[in-house]
Amino acid sequence: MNPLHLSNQLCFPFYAISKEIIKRYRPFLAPLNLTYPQYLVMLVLWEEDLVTLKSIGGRLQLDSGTLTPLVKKLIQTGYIEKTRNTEDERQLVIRLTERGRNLEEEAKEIPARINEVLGLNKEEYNKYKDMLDELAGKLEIKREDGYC
Amino acid sequence: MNPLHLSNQLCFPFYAISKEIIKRYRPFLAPLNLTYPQYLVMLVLWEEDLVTLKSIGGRLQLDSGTLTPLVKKLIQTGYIEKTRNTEDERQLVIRLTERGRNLEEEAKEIPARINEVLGLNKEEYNKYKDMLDELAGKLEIKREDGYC
DNA sequence: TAAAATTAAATTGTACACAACTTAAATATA
DNA sequence: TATATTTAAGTTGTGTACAATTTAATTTTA
Repeated sequence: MNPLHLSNQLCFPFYAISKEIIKRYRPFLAPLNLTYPQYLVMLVLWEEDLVTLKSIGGRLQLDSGTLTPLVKKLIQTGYIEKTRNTEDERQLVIRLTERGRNLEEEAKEIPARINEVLGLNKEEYNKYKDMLDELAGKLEIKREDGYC
Repeated sequence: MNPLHLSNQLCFPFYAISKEIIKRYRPFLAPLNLTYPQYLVMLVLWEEDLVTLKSIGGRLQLDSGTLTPLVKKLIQTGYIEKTRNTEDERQLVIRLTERGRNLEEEAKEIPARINEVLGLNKEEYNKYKDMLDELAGKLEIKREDGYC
């Protein structure tokens, strides 16, 4: 067994599957003018409006170098607004616009569509999901609110 | 159960875990002047020297838009060379340089080091690996030579 | 409380990813 | 065999990722 053989790598399938799934999101996200990372930010905001950039970064594992331009794009698209926390002017507070809030209704069907495209039944979905959550736990992926 | 909740997404853990593992490769790859995608190209070449760009792309799921600049970088670093296939001038043939071949010896220890950093025992490693290969199969991730 | 340390965003620079398109070579077909 | 089609790389443009640094606000501490 050659450890340097591509087929013996653990990371490569993560890398390949991640890219593949993101590609399959595109047909559903493009009509909403969203990329996959932008969609993730919107998921966070639909769960909890009025969050700091830092908090979004904590949940999605993205730093300000990635989020600053991404947030700028979402503001241009018209889905979010930014203000500063008056208590602590260092903090950027992100909130949904009316359009951003309304978008949730349109996005509601995406998870079901993606499951169709992936062709996994509920059992398979749960099996993979549980294993991923377990591994994320083992890797101690830092998260703010128990998300992984 | 809210399907739009971040914790109910199947793709997000793939995306997060993939990024996390790649980050953990960095301390081992940086001394070799390699990024993770560059390392993947070297893995392909250590398995089989003299391969076309197309073939590398098939195995790694990367297109010419990604590989052309990446190959340029590896040439600058001195690990590979490119020539054209005289039978078919469209095809770029990539080969290792002496330095690129010698690098394999240095890289041999990386998989073991990564396993240490990930903190997974052989059982866990195999469990995750099998499941990933299974899912890659279900998603019909196109590969050229049975790699996934 | 003034200086030092910490923190949150923003900025800079490098390196992917990939869609869409272009170019040139090879193959297929009318 | 000339034209059409296909194919492999390369190019262009947009959008992440992230390390490293900078800036400004807040907190700690001497």
